[in-house]
Amino acid sequence: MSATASTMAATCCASLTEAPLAEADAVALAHTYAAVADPVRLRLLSLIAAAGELCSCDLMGPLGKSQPTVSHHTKILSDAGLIAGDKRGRWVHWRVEPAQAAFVQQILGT
Amino acid sequence: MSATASTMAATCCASLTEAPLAEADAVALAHTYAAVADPVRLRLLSLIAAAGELCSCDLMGPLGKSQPTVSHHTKILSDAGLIAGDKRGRWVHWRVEPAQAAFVQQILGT
DNA sequence: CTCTTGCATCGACACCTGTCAATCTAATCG
DNA sequence: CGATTAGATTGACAGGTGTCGATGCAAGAG
Repeated sequence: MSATASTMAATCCASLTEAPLAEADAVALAHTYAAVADPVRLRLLSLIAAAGELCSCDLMGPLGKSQPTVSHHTKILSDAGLIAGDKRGRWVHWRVEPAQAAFVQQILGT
Repeated sequence: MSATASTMAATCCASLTEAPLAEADAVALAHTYAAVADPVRLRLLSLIAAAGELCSCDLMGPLGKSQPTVSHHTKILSDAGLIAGDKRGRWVHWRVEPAQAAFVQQILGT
């Protein structure tokens, strides 16, 4: 998984030419925040966090988005390591990635 | 706009049709996170937070970006309320918005 | 005053992103 | 088996975003 808020830059003595936040870490952090920089994904996260577990079919309605669009967003959140889906039978059950639960709650302002 | 207070008031118990996070709030949150979803802006924030106060001219070098680009990013962070610049003489001195200091530290993972 | 300088704005460009219709895949049901 | 269904993938399109060069503008420097 990529560097999230928990993985910090441990740069000791950076001159003014270098930011305390290294370029690579900045890219990783930006990638994580980009994942939650979308209203649909925030509400999607909120729905999953509140319900504990939801399948994609239960997301289309509340979000008011088409199936491909929901799939697109779940993939982005999944790639960011914020949610994880396990396929049971015909449905994919999405849940908040336990390791990122605190981060997600923080993000949602809870 | 979209369905907000009017449609929400109709139903008593927000079923799955409504997210715990309202549409308007989601948009606002997303806008804030979008402001920090860029490597350049994260390092810019990092530089200002570390130095306490910096002028735009001191940012171009470390960031490796042109003057218009730096101005572009400072404006976005400023609009998001994360930094504030006061013009003293010929320079604009940027500092982290005091009210958002904790949030910024959180964002930078400090 | 004129010249210089720090910064904002504009215009243009390439790239990324959110969205949906159509299609494909895999798993269940009859 | 074929029919159905949940979900992923593809293709296409509109709109957003990061970047820089050129220009504008206000405020010190001379």
